Amino acid sequence: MNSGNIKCDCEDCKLKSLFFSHVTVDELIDICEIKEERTYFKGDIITKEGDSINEFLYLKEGLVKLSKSTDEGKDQIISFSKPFDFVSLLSVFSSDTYQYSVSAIEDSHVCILDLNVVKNHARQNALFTMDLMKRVSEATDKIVLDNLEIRRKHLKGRVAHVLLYFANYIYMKEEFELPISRREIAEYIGMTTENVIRTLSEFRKDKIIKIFGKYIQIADKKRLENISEFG
Amino acid sequence: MNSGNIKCDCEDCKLKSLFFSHVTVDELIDICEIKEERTYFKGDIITKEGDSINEFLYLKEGLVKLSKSTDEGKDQIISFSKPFDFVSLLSVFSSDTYQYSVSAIEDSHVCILDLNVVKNHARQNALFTMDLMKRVSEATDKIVLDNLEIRRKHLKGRVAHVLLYFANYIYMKEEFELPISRREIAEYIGMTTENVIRTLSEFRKDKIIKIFGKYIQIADKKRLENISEFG
DNA sequence: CTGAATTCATGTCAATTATCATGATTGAAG
DNA sequence: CTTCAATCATGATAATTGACATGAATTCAG
Repeated sequence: MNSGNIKCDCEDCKLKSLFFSHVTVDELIDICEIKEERTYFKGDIITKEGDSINEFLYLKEGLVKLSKSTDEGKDQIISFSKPFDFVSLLSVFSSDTYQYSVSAIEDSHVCILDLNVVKNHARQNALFTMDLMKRVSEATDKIVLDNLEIRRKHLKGRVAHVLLYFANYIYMKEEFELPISRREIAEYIGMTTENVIRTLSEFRKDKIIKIFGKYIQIADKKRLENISEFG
Repeated sequence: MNSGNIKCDCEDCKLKSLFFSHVTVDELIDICEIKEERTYFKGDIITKEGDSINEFLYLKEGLVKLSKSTDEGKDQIISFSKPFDFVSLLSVFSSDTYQYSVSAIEDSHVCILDLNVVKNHARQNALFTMDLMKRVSEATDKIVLDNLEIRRKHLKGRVAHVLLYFANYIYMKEEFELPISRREIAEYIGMTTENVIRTLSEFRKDKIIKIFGKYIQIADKKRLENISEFG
């Protein structure tokens, strides 16, 4: 095997700097040789809660949701993640099995590394491990803070919060195609589907947003922000 | 300075195995030489959100709450922690400032290390860093899972959940002195103080618990568990 | 010890949200 | 293209929770 021949496009990966800034070229080649890239389509399950963890994965492109099923079969959505703020699962280093499910809510490209190989490098390269910890820490901080924010709002404020979340944080646009159903919004903010639909309709009647199916256009952002903060 | 003379009782610390299982004796001495131990009394603030982080701390004894203030000055309680599941703050490695406040809800002993010294060791000792990451990961997993559980319950179920939490997880007893006020229970489960009080009264009237001020005695655990799960 | 402040407690009423019912629309599978 | 299922939508009603009021009990500083 001639190292000059190794095809390893990780070197060009946009995420390289984040995850591998403290990894040597040799290590990078070692890790990348065994990497696998998979494409998941909207709706596909990427990892399932309860399954055993033996891969380390990160999102190269797309959008995913983290969720958990209750005993009665209902889902609770924990958070949404896009590339750069999704670092495998929070529990890769603390549990043998996935605590949550991850599914694609937009077509997504996922890069998959063997967990043992990553762990071996983590054991030998403290700076890499610290990078990893920092990323995991940031991701969980975000989840906890977002949850607190949602928790202190009422129905309307929560729905406004979700719309602004997608507008400001995911799409950086005032108009976008909602990647999730009304039911999923409900599962995320902890309200019923009917009330989410009703609230969106109200916003439409009040000319705060325009709705064409899943396509949303924010018409009066100031008011939406106001509702998110005080409503 | 004679190393034989260094008084370092970290060697006997119950938490040593958790945080320093992969630390050499020399490193341990280095870290412990600059350690400081502080006692906080019930109600004392240990760290305050917004303050800059320059210490690494862990709880040797006692009970603390993590909380965050809203703009209107109301508090939201994120979680409670006892020794072994409180590893400094979740954000020590991801942020310069504390995202949450930590305060003692029982008299507590806290061990304080210089963050830079700990970080230095983390940079050089990958196994230590992995231990740390595992601990942080476990702590945040617990917070997220607990929050999901509370979120899917109604008032009564939430109050029952809190009572069972203290009985099963904190005190391992069916009777205990509640370390927090009714208002704090409300801040934790996201309901109003009045409704927490009312619910406790109801439980008392239904002979599920006995109440003497802050002293709680669980009289019918089966029913309380039932309410926690389905109510 | 004492007055002030906070916590605990309970009742009433209003606001918020869930549940149920029903139908239109959309999307996927054969 | 058609059929079935899921999603979206709206209304009516019930259940849940919050807000306000008021007073007792407890805690705490001086």
